[in-house]
Amino acid sequence: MKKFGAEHEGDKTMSIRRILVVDDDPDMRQMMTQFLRQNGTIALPAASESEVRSQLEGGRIDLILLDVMLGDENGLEICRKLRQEQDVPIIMVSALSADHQRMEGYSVGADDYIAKPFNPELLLARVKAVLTRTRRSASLVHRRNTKIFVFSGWRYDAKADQIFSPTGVQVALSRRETTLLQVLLANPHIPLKREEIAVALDVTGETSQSSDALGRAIDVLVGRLRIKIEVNPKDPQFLKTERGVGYVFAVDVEAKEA
Amino acid sequence: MKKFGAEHEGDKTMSIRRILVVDDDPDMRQMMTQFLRQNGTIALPAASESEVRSQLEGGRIDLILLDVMLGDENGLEICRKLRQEQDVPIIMVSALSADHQRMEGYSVGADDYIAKPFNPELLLARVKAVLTRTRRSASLVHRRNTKIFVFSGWRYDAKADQIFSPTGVQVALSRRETTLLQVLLANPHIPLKREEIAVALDVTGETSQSSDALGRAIDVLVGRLRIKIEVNPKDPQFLKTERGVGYVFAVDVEAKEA
DNA sequence: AGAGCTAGGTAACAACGTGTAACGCGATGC
DNA sequence: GCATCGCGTTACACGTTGTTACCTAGCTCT
Repeated sequence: MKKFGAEHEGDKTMSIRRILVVDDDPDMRQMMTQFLRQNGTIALPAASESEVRSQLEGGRIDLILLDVMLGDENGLEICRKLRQEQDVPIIMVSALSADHQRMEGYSVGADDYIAKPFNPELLLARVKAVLTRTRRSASLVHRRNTKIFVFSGWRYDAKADQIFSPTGVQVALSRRETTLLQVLLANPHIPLKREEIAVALDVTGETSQSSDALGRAIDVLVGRLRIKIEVNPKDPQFLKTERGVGYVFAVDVEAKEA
Repeated sequence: MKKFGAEHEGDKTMSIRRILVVDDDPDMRQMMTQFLRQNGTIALPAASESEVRSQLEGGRIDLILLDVMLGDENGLEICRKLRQEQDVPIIMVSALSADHQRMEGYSVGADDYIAKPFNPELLLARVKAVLTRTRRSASLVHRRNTKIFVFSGWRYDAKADQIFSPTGVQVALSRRETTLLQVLLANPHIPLKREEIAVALDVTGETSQSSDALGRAIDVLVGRLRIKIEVNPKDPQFLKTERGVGYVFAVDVEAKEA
């Protein structure tokens, strides 16, 4: 009788967003992703159209920050193509004010655009505005086309919600474990803070309201998942610890269709 | 270690599909709704545009099966209007092949159409196809619409997932109980068979594969929900038993916006 | 290098949630 | 009226999940 609802997909889950930062300048990417992550979102870097596409295949993306200048690729064109194929929210980023006119005239279909260099707060405001406006899939749980994830011999069928080991043995995961795995699979190589994971799983660490908050629930959960999917839980190969940060899924994940 | 996934709310809730069957012929409605329910969906009957609208107001609708001939109303026209207002997937049903041409020529915006009389399996295939194709817009509709259900003094906030008794006391429901309540609230006055409920909740009654199948899980669950929401569980006012059939939520449910 | 501190691993525990089995009762049918 | 069936209900067994406590690995500072 402790569970008082309000923990499926309240406004909390809303706040965890997966943003694809597309820029060919490494420094710029770094700066933007870091800033976005500090503000409670999951930011994924991409440098080219092909990277964008593989990210879109691989996991849920809530918003794309797309630079107009992408080396020899054309951001505007990419934007238009993406928009025709699926309706991911897109914010264009450009250094030239001339681009703005082109964007408005051209029907590239961006949700917003912002001039570089920009005030970080402004960026955040725009991002929030677009995300709020286009509040689509809120739950971090894939709602994408992706049906099957493959990593290092393992196979996770998101649709049937079944996971098989490299030897073909089905492994039983609890609900929490499954959700955790989904979060990890959606963010390979990206260190996730405990808090991020907690938000995604909608765990609030019970009495956690003030300072330190957030008990060891995540740690325990990670441990339990490790026991099930790691050959040697003591020396994890996939679900690695990022000391002082959180956890990373340190393996390439291939996302297939059904 | 018995639970082999494939039963998590995330995807399961997704799989509860609410289909609005619009036809002015009672027999036809009956036949279609019954068939759809037997196949794991929640089918709601409607005979006129006004009924369609009240259903759309009242709850999440994933798909509309709309007959072209609706007495003195024009199904095509209704389809076009609905499409302009919101993007609910619509499958048109017509008895006249001439209608097909009109549909194609006319931009009514239906997702598909099917000729009457039709093979039930074909109907199901079309329904599934459209639902799969428009998965995202379905969830969008869900979010946009109904947020709060009110019945007989009770108040259920679907978004926050909280339920309050007439005296304003919050009642804690377990996940299953919550899902059951959602199913019931979405189908007021409609007797639901155990099997339907089981499908919606994704309970398969464990070893239930052969003959009788489906244990008493639903009964027990109903009992537990009654204890929490009925004043006198022995003499239920909302969650009534339909002997030999299943259960009904025998109270008017008002669906409000947030 | 060693003391001390901190973060993370993990075992044990407790509180639930939830399906199953069993018993009993009231309704239905002959 | 008796047998049967459907349903309500309780007791129980098990899995899940958060919490606590204790321990160890790693880092820091001197």
